[in-house]
Amino acid sequence: MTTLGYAILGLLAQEALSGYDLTQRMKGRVGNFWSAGHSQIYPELSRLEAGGHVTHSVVAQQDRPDKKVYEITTRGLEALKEWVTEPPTPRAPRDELVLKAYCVWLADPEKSARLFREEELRHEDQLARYKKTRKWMEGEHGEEVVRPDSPWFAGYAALRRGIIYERGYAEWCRWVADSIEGKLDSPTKREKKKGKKKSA
Amino acid sequence: MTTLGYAILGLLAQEALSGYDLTQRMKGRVGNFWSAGHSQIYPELSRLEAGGHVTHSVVAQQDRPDKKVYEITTRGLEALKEWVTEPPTPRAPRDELVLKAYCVWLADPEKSARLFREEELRHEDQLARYKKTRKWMEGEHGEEVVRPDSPWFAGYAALRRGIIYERGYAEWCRWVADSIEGKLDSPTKREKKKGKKKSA
DNA sequence: ACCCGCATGTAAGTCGTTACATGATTCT
DNA sequence: AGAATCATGTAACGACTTACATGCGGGT
Repeated sequence: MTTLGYAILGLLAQEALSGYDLTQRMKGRVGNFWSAGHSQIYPELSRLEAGGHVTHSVVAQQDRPDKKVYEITTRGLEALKEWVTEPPTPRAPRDELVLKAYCVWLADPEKSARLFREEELRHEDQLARYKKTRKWMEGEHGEEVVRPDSPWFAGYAALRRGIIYERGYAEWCRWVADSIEGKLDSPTKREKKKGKKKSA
Repeated sequence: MTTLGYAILGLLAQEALSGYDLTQRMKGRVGNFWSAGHSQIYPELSRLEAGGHVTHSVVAQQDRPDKKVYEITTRGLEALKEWVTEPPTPRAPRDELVLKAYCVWLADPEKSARLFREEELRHEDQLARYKKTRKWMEGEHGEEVVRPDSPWFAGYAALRRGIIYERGYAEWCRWVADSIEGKLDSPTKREKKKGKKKSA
């Protein structure tokens, strides 16, 4: 089984969905840490069905095309439960911007400062969106959000990862941009002053 | 040109290296945000040479097999400089552990708490290693580290991203594990108490 | 008439991992 | 003699992206 397969099972464990629905989910909430296009999802659903992890039933609609609604099977649920607590194989995260940072000494300071400034904004925007969702979750589902056996807790936990990630990313971009623009104290200077610090 | 191509050019911009050397670099410092095996590197070097971005010369060694040492060309350096300040195409980060967190409501609390506890340690270990490197860099290359046109600054910047990333990751793992073990206040409780807070 | 959203698929191509394959030299 | 490090490649496979392909129904 592939990770994508478990991602799909994880969604179907909460509710029955069509391939199209799954594609939408992969662009939204879940897509923030695992995304996939429909061209990957449809074949994967076939494989999952062949393995007995899901079943589908055709649902007719009057004002829209028919759809295949997929449900998770007992076997699928068992496989998913086992997978959840197994340690993931550690994979080095790939980040193109960090790679660019690694080469930034070659570049024009103005252009590179602008780049990191823009990225800072992008991640602060995403952070703001996440925070809004968190507020909403805490308001609408305050009780479920703290119960580890609730799907709301799980979604809340994933959301918190997003918040921490984006906060850290924005902070780093800001530091890089500030450094290029010469707005920060050097570590050696800091040691001598021991005053209030601007950087993390 | 692929991102891997630029990663290689980025390394060659600092010093001439063989395919083998590049492979070692991709496991070490650079490998923390962009990794590749030798089976990817050798063909990519051929492509870079075909495109006129690098050249190689065979260097004979007495106590070891001969090697091909690659140098970046003017053309390669220009391409690299252009690439550095171009905004990267935003790609959703893929994280299997977050996906597992999203399904954690199905799992046995003891097992899942253990999983997140272990991951917390892994990331704290990595964080400690990064911090040690940072200390060393600040001590040995304190002057270069603050100059945006120095390769040391670039390496230092990449390192700082690693530190922020691992710190955030460990913090999140700790929060998830604590939550599963019921060690934390809920957001609703927090609102009523307004006392000292345990969570971020 | 045309575009958009719903709905489902296939095909081609790229990127990356794992495995296969070879050969020199040094250390134990 | 065998293992480890240095050194360079190819082949097979799997995962992911982008493009191709089709069809209905509703809105402008």
